[in-house]
Amino acid sequence: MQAEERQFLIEQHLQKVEFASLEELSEKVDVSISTVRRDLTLLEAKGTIRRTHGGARLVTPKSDEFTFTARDTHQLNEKEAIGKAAAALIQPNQGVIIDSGTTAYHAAKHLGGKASHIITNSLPVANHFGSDNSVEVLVTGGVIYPRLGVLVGPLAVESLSKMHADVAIMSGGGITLDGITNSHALLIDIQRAVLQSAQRIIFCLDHTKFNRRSVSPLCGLDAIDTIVTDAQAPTDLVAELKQAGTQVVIA
Amino acid sequence: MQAEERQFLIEQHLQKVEFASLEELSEKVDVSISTVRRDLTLLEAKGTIRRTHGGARLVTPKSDEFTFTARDTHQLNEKEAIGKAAAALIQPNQGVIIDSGTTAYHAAKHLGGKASHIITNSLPVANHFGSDNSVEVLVTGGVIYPRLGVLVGPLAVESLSKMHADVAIMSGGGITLDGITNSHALLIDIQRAVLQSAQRIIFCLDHTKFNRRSVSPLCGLDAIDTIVTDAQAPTDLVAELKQAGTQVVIA
DNA sequence: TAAAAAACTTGCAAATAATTTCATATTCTT
DNA sequence: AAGAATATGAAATTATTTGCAAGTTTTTTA
Repeated sequence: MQAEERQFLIEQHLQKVEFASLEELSEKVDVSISTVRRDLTLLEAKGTIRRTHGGARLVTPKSDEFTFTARDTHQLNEKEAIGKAAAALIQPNQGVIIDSGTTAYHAAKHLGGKASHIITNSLPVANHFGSDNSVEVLVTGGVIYPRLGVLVGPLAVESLSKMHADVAIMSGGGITLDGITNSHALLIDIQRAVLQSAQRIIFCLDHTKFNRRSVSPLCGLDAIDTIVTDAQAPTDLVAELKQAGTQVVIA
Repeated sequence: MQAEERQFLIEQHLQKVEFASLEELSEKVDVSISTVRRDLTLLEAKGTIRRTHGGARLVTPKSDEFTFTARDTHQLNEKEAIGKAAAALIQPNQGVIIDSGTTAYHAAKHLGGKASHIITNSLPVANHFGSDNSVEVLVTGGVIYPRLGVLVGPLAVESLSKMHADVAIMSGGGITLDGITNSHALLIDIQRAVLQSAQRIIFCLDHTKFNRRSVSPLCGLDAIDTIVTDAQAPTDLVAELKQAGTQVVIA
C-alpha cells in the first residue's frame, strides 16, 4: 500500500470515529505503530487531524474545514519550533497581535491561556480560538484574500490602526541587514499598521528567509525588537543582526 | 480511551446535565477521581467549564439555538432546505449580508458564484468562502463570541453600519405577529445594523421558531420583506404573516 | 462554634506513550 | 541493475500521564 493511500485511510477512518488509538489505526492499515505515528504527524501538519496522547483526533471544524493549504509542510518542524519559542516570549496577560503567515499561526497555537487578548487578521488564527473561552480574540475586518485566508484591505488597516497591543508576532518574506521585506502590497499596508500598534515587535523567520529580499520593503531593523528563527539560520547574518541591536532567539 | 477523548466526553456530558459530581464523571469515563480533577482543571483553563466543590458546572448554559457546530444535526434537513430556498431568492451579482446562525450558514453554502460580494460577521461563513475566488467576502471586525464563532461588539456594529448590500439573509430566535426576537443583546445590536444596511431583508426561520418569543425584541414585521421556513411551520401563523404583508416562502 | 466529613492539593512511583536512533527494506533515479 | 534516497520497524531513551496516599482546606452539622 502506498503511503498516501494509507494516510487517506487513516483520515477517512477518523472521519467516522472522531477519536482513534494508535493501536486501532495500526491494525486498520496494517503497519507498525511507528509508521502510524509518522503518518499522524504529517496529517497533523496538513491540519485535518490533531495528535493526542495515545492516538489522534479529528479536527472538528465549526464549519467546512479551512484549507490552510498544504503549501507549507516545508520546514514544518522549524516553524513549529519557532512558533513555540515566540510564544514563550509572551508574558501572561499581555495583549498580542498575530499577523498572517504560517509561522505566526504556529505561535498562536501555543498562546492559549497565556495572552489576555489576541488581535488578528488571520482566519486560521481566529478559527483556532473559535471555541476557546479563555482568551478574548479580536478579529479585524477586511476582505478575505482567498489563498491565504487573511483579511486585507482598508477596513483591516483601519481597524488595526485603532487597536493597541503589548506585542506583535509577525512574519515576513525575507530579511537582510536593510530590514524586512514581504511580497504582497496588501499585506504590507497591514503590517505597517501593526508595527505602529504594538509596543514590542517579534518577527518569526525561518532560516530560508535570511539573506532574501522579497518584492516590497516593509521596515528597517530599527523597527524590530526580536527575531525568532531556527538553528539553520546563517550565523554571520545572525551575528550582524545582533550587532545592530536586534535580539535574536534561536528556537 | 485517550485523554482528549475523555475530556471531550466530560464536556459533552456536562452539556447535558449542567452540573456533575466528580464521582459521577469518574464513573462515566472510567478513570480515577484524581484524573477527572486534572481534566476539569484543563477544561476550566479552556474556559468551557467551571469547577466547584464536588464537581463542575457548565459556564454557558446550553441554549441550543445558539451553539454553532457543523455536527448540529438538529433539524438539519429543514435547515438545509431553508438555506437552499433562501439562496434561490438571490439575484445574480447582488451583494448579500449573511448574519450568524446555522440556518443563515446553510444559505451561504448555496451562494457561491451567485452573489458578487458577501458581507458577514460569521466565522463559519467566512471559512466557507476562504478559498473561493468567485466571490468577494467582506468580514466585519469584532470580538469572537466563542461557542458561536460570531464576531460581535462595537467594531462589528460599526463596520456593518458603514456597509451596504442588496439583500440580508438573517436568522433569529423566535417569531410572532409582533415581530422577531433574539436572545443575545450583542447580537441584537448587530442585527439592527444589518437591518439598516440592506435593501431587502430575508429571515430564515425553521418551524420551531414560530410562536416563540426570545429574550429581546429585534424588529417588527414591517422591517422584514421575506420569511423562509419549512413545511412544518404552523399554517395559521403563516397565513397571518402573509396577511400582514410579509412574503412567506415554504422550502 | 467546634468537631467531623467531604473535597482539594501536592508529591511520588508505576504505567503508558512519545521521541530518538539505528538497522533493514523498499522505492526511485540514472 | 546499481546506487541513492526514502520509508519502515524495532529498541533504547525520554517525557507524560495516571492512581494513590498524606496533608490541607473547605463545607457541613451537631
